[in-house]
This record gives sequence, structure tokens and C-alpha cells, in this order.
Amino acid sequence: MDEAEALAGFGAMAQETRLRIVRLLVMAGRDGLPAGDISAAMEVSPSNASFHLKELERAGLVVARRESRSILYAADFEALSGLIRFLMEDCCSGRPEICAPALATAAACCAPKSAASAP
Amino acid sequence: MDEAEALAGFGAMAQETRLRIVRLLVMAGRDGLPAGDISAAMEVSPSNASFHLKELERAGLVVARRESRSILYAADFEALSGLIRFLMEDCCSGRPEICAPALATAAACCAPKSAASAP
DNA sequence: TCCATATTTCAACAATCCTTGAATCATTGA
DNA sequence: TCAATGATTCAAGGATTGTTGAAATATGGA
Repeated sequence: MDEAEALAGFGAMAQETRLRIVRLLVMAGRDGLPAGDISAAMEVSPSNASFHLKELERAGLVVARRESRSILYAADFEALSGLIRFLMEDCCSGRPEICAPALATAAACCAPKSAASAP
Repeated sequence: MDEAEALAGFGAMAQETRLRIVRLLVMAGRDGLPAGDISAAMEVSPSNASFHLKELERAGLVVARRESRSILYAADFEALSGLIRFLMEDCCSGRPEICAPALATAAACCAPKSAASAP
């Protein structure tokens, strides 16, 4: 993840509807959701949802695929992960006080698969 | 960190000059840097730097203090940390595959267990 | 084929954001 | 007090972004 990608990523997350769409899609998992369901859940017009979904796609945060009549959008988990990593690598820069608290959050929400080192 | 703060934070980071200022200030540490030095380092006019610094301040990512004739800007490490945490809590939502890689990054740059004392 | 469904595209307009340079404010030292 | 320094504010303009509704495209079934 280079600076340009990170800028696009932050820009995509800096809009209420889009931030909420990302959250919805993360919860929806790898299968994603049809554009219509997203538009309904966000309570915005299909055309507005389409605009923001395209923006998220352009930023590389979601991917689209057609399935019959629907177009399914799914979060790109790698890209989201990359965005977090960019923020950490960049902002850490020898300053553990920034990402140490984030580490605690991660530990609380993600159970490390391999080494279950619970406190 | 609520949604509104996160939106402001992402918005602030979604601009090249501001993203670079944040990086510079993180590296500069808690003492921060005078506006003039920042403007010179970014190679933008003092007025332009001032505009972006104010934007970063409004988003809560940096803090300003006057010291003699200079105004020193410093990164707000807690806010940056909060932004990472928001991204993780929000985007993790039961999906370790997102923040597990980020955990690895953090582990590489921050001492995992000991919450770090400044060198 | 024709129709209904699911979604996107487009143009027009509104709103917001960025840049620029001139004017202004605050602080210090002579 | 005056001049110099460091920084901010402001207005104007251009550029980008978001919203809307109507029209267009793609798909599947009768």
C-alpha cells in the first residue's frame, strides 16, 4: 500500500454513507451483498448507492461481481487490512505509544489463531 | 472515538499535504515543530500550510501551542491511536482476517507486550 | 419477443474543498 | 514606539465531490 492508495482509501472512508457501507460489507463477509440491499439498508436511492459503491471500488476497498440480475459488492479485506497497516507503519515510525493501544484493541477483537496467548 | 470523529479524521488524512504533515509531526515527537518549519518542509506557502494545519487541528489530529513568536504543532498521538482503533474495531467486527495482518505489522514496529518507554 | 427487475449512467446543479496573495495580528527586541 | 519576524485570516476563484431524477443497459422468465 503506497501513499496514493492510502489517500484514496482515506478519501473513500471520509464520507458517512461510504463508511457505513464498508461496515455493512465487512459484516456481510466475503459473499457480499447485492447493490439493491445495500441501497435499502443505507436508505439512499439506488443511484446514490451506485455512485458511492463505485467510489469505494475505485479506491479498491470493495469488489463487485455480477450474479444473475444482481451485482454483489463485497469488502476487500486485504485492502482494509492494508489501510490499517499503512496507518500503523506510517504513524508508528518508532513511536510505539501510538499503536500499542491499537494492539490491545486488536487482541480483544481478533483471537490470534496460532498462539492463543490470552492475558 | 465515535463515527463523526472518525469521519473527520479520515477526511483530514485524505489530502496529500496533510497526510505528509501528520507523518512529519509523528516523527517530530511530542514537542512538535513550528508552523514555518512545517511549511518549509512541505514546500508550500505559509498560508497554505496554515490552512491545512488548522484543518488537522479541527479534526483533532494535531494540537497547537504558542512558544514565543512561533506556533508549534504536534501530533496528537492519542487521536491517531484512536483512529486506528476505530478502523480495527469497526472493520474487525468478528473478522480476524482483517486485523491479524495488522497485528503482525504492529508487532514488528512496536514492542508487543511492554507498552514502550521512550528511549 | 416482450416485460419486469436490478443496476448503472448521465447531465445539471449544489455544496464543499483547495489555492493564492494581500492584509492583518501577535510577539520580540532595538 | 517602531520595525522585523512568524504566523493567521480573508476573499476570490477554480477544482472536486455529492445529489437528484430521468434515461439507458443487462438479465432472466413468460
